[in-house]
Amino acid sequence: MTSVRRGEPGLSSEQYAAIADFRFQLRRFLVFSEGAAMKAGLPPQQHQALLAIAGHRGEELPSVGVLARQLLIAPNTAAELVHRMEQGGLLTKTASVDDRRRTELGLTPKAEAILRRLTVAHLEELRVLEPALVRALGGIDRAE
Amino acid sequence: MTSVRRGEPGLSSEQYAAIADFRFQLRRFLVFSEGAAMKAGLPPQQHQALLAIAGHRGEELPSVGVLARQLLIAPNTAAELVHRMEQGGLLTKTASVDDRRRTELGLTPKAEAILRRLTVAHLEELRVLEPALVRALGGIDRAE
DNA sequence: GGCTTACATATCGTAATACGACATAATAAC
DNA sequence: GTTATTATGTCGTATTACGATATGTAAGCC
Repeated sequence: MTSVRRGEPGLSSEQYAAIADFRFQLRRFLVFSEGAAMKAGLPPQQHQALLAIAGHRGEELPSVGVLARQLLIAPNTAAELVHRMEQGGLLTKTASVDDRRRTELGLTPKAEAILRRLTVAHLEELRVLEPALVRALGGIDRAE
Repeated sequence: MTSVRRGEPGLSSEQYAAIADFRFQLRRFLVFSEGAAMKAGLPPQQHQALLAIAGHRGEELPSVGVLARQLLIAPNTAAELVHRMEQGGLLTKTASVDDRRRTELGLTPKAEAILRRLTVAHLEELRVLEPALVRALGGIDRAE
């Protein structure tokens, strides 16, 4: 399947360290992000959903399925997520006129306000973490 | 509370899209990684633990606490994770001679073999995903 | 030395959520 | 028109991270 049949690839301890460091930097960012979302009163995945909807490129509003593909989750999981968010007053659901199977999603003013604050915080934090992230990513190649 | 009282920061739809794209690329990598771990018979977090232990820089073997700090999880969570991994024949636990509160962690040959395969697969996949990741990360600054 | 405080690990109950399996409604294909 | 496909929704289950708490070990201090 791959070329890893004979002759162990022989990964050095340095390579493991480089990859481990990359994952560590990734976790730093994700832990920050999850903490920021929680402090703003949102489960992390709801924050991601807001971002995906606000960042959606295209004319029409995104649907549940679009959200699922953007978040890389199963469609039924997205439906559940959307339901919780509607209950929380973050999303509006509207049946599409073109295709009445589809549900179009929109952000409420409340959601927009929360997302704006969270995004500002993320941009600040990324200014700090991005260099380490890029360095760690490059370190993987350098250790090869 | 924050400095977002007057003068809304005014985030553009382009900025949201850029950040959303970065998170999408991140998810692509994480979904790949989780899937690869599962296919190898490991819960994703156990893969991360193996990597953190193998990539640990330093003379002594890492302890449960070291692992917790590397994975950014609570110490008790790390203890549970380590317990499950020991049951699965992936880790050896040895009481430290210096400080008998500490438990030193080592990889079993089985774990080393799995980690090696997973790491090869990750290096391959990173070769594909890294450019998009770096581009998306840069896109955040460019959209500012 | 004893006594108190801090630390490392472990245990247990709880909560959150993603998924598989399934159901329903609407559209598309032929 | 009948069948297949698509979009969304519902329900039960399983996994795991955490808080609260417990135990053993070490360190500080008088």
